[in-house]
Amino acid sequence: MLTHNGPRVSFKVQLLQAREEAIIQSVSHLLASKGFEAMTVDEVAADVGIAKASLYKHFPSKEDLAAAAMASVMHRAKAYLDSLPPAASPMDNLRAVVAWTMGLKLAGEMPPLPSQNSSLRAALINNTACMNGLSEVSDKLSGWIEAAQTQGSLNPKLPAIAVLYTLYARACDPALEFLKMSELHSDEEIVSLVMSTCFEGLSARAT
Amino acid sequence: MLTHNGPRVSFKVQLLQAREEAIIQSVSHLLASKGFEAMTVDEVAADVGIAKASLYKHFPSKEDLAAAAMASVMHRAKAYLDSLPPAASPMDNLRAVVAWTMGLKLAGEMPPLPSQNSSLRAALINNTACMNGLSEVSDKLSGWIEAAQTQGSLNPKLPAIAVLYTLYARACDPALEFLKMSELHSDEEIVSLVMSTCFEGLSARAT
DNA sequence: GTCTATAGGAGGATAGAC
DNA sequence: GTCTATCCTCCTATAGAC
Repeated sequence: MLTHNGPRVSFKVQLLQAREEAIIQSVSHLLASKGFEAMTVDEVAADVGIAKASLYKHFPSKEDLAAAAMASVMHRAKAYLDSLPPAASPMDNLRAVVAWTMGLKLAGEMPPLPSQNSSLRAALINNTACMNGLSEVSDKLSGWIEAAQTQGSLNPKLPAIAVLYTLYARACDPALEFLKMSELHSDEEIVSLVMSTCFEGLSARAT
Repeated sequence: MLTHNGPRVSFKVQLLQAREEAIIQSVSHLLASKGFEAMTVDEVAADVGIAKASLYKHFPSKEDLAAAAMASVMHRAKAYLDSLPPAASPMDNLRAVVAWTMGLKLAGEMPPLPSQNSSLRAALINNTACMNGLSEVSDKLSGWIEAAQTQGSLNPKLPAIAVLYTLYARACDPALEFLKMSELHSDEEIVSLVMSTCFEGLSARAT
């Protein structure tokens, strides 16, 4: 596993970084489609096009492979948050990031969270890149949540932490998979539907 | 695996049925806490207190074990639906069943759905008890959904199938686990919070 | 760092006695 | 039907040559 050491990067190192990116991409897709336990290192190696032993030169274990994929998602999420216009309202930003994560999941690029206690959980918690990314994303989201609540666009009766967890949960909402499997709606329609149930709720609203 | 053949049941058969109930209960808890892939047949046998080979006399495979647990949940769900007062409004019934499934999940008795394509999916689909239970539950829920929409308590703009899937998704909502892990709220408060976000949504409502 | 080949072990399923 | 003991496949991880 390589780390970035300053601006000067040799051509050789760039090749290695590109390879690791390819590995992480394969891991992300396989994780999203099969889950951590069902994904095998042989599959990853075959998908990347290298030998399994070569994989273990880059990442010391299967758990580290998954952790790298999660860290990559966190990095992309942080970049997306930072790309949102500062002038936009907190509520618009929250809606934007939820829609973005749903699109990622529908595209098969969102690794599932380790809901159960497993060896993966420990690996994720011990991965500093993963945890730092999570902290940064959570901090930014929490700021928007509280701002949206004080300005009255987000239900102020809900604890901010509950709102944060609800937003995270939408990134791995099974409803997305159900609707995609039914093949009744396009990805855009699915995102729109789940956005509506998430923010407006199921109950009818007074017009 | 035993089937019920008429009203006359010998004492011996009752013992076997009780044992199978114990097996299913162990499987349900282990499934809920670890997931299908991470659960091992050795663990199930140890939890029930019998040898692994004995398990295979009751259920021919690990997939069948999980399918029996799912069928059991479906059966319990159907019984709960039938226990609801017929005079209650469709919307009240929908709220009640969602709260009931959340309580089940928080109690660690709700096996997770096989979101990814796996050997488990095929086993569940081939299990008639599981699929019949799912159909019955879905039919009853769909009826309430359409009734609630025509009477204006449920958002009529949402496709009924999307509402149905959303309700099912709440039974395995990761937000429940997140909130439980945070240990900031009691189980009742968690159910209340997620019920609110599910039906009322995150956005503030006009009072 | 990449490969082939293999060690090591976990776990699903079965044999055969009782 | 229950047990002990075992088979056998699959999978993570590593050894060692290039």
